Amino acid sequence: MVSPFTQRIIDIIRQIPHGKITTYGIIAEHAGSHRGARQVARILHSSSRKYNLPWHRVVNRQGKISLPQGQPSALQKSKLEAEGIIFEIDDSIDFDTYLWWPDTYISSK
DNA sequence: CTCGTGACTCCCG
DNA sequence: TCGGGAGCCACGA
Repeated sequence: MVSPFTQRIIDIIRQIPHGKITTYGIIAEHAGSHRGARQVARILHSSSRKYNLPWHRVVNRQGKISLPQGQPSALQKSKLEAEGIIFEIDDSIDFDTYLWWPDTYISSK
C-alpha cells in the first residue's frame, strides 16, 4: 500500500514508452503537485528498487541526467542509448524528438 | 510520532 | 549566465 501520489507516479513511469523520456516536473504535475518534482525524484528512487521502474527514462527540465557525473549517470545514459536515444553534444536529450507527455485523462490542457 | 534528507524547479538579484 | 533561497512533501530511520 502506498500513497495516492506514489501510486500515480508509479503508474505514469510505467507508461513511458520505450525510447522516450519525460521530466520530473511533468510527472509531478500529473501526480497533482506542480512543484513536487523533488518528491517525484525521491519516490522514483525509492520505488524503482521495489517496483523495478524504468527510472532511467526520467531526466530533469534541461533534458539532462540529474545524477552526478560518474558511474550512475553513465549507467543511465547507456540505458537510454540502448533504447535508441541520441544525446546532444552537451549530453542533453532533444525534447522535440524524445519528450513523452502522459496521455492519461489529462486533456484539461 | 518527529526529524533529516533529497534523481527538482522556479524566482529574484 | 549564474548563484542563492524558497517551495513542496514522501520516505526511511
